[in-house]
Amino acid sequence: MAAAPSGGTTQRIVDAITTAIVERRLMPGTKLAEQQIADIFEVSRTLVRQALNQLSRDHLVTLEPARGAFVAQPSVEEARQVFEVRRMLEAALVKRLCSAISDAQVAELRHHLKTELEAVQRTDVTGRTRLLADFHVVLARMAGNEVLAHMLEDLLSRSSLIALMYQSTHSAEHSQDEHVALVDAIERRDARAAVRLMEQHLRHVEDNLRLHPRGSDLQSALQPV
Amino acid sequence: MAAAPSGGTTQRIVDAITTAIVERRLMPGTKLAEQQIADIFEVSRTLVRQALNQLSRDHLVTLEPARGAFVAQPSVEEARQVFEVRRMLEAALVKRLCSAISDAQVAELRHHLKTELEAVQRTDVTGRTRLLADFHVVLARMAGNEVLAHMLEDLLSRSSLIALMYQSTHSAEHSQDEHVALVDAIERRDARAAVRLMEQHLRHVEDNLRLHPRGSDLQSALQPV
DNA sequence: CCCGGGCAAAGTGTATACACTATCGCATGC
DNA sequence: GCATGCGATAGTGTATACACTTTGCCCGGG
Repeated sequence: MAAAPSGGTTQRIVDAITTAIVERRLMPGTKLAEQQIADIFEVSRTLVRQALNQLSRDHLVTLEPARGAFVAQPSVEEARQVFEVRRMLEAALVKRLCSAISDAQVAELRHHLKTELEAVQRTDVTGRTRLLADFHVVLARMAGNEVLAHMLEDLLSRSSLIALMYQSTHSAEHSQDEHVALVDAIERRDARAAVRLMEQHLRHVEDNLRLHPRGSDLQSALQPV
Repeated sequence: MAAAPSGGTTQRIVDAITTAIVERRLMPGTKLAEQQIADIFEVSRTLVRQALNQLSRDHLVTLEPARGAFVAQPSVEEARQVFEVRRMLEAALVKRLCSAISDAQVAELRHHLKTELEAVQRTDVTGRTRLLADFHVVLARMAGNEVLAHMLEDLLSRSSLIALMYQSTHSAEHSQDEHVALVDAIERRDARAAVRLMEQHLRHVEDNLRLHPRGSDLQSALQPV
């Protein structure tokens, strides 16, 4: 085999591992042995290493020198920083959208909201999680700015990992409601309200993460009853 | 040679090529042949390929399948998008700084401005270019947000490449003046003014790029006087 | 019984070999 | 003379080989 679908094969591995992580099929801390992955995809370690390097740039895996690759375990501090940057970027994003969005795009957002709602009502856990995140990607793409969209995609995949690490208590319904309110404001081209709603939404999501190490779990956890 | 300074060696190559591009020792479009680079650094193509992959993720080089790596040539559209995201992020950044910066940090900014000024007066072209860009990195680091800092570093290296491609007519003195005014506003904790100044500054920088393809250069360029 | 050193297996880090693709020169035919 | 196709060469894409580091296990000493 040679230089046929080079980037294609590597990308295939990256995508597979990415979705596996986001869909919680690979838990944080899991070791990703190169040969093992190579066997699964029936390629050489070379391509697996390329994929793992890309994933480490996406902050989905961490590479420990001479020890291997592991599914990332974002720290509390990193989680806070990711959400802070999201608030910065997405607030500016919706502000921009309010002054540039077309009616057709609003309709597209409405359509997305409808799909979200169906997934929530169907209690399709994995689907609704993806759709709720996709909402933010859709917003980014509407700004017609690829650079922005790529950055938000990175932040969103990291957010997914963070959400599953610090088991979010945020109800999907609540998020969905906030998405609806946000689109309402955007449709009115009410930038002020839209920015406020987006900031609130992201703060709600963050606040519902278990980022505060509640009193020494260790002490109570190790005590035999 | 084996698994001694693995990441170290690759990073060394990345850094060397990065600075070479930013300091205009490698012009956009230049081909980066793997074996050639491998010979220079006395390593195998393996490490060079890793480095080139990283650089492509930084958008400093583009990889064309089965054709090789080239120093990136950001399009006009990409340039606009990079600056738009910078305005979003850096406006939010200075706003945040105004409500969180310490006097010691302001002093650090003042010190940086002084260094900038000296480089400008000394007409140290390569040094002043780097320092004027570093100013933005220093701001980012002060927010105490590594995620934000990394993103801005990426945007700034891309901006450097853009600036040298679309030969900026922006005078260094003007940029330096704007940096001073911005720090003045930050010192006063005047968020409103700081945000306005940062947005103006970035727009000035962008406006002074030759992003508008002035009437068919081709026609006039090929006509033999 | 627990701790410390050393050996062996597993796995990563780098180099090299090989397969295939793109490109350029050249000859051939029109 | 110019276009077209073929062959050689340079260079990328992937696989494999080998060196070294880490780690778990076992054994001997305390």
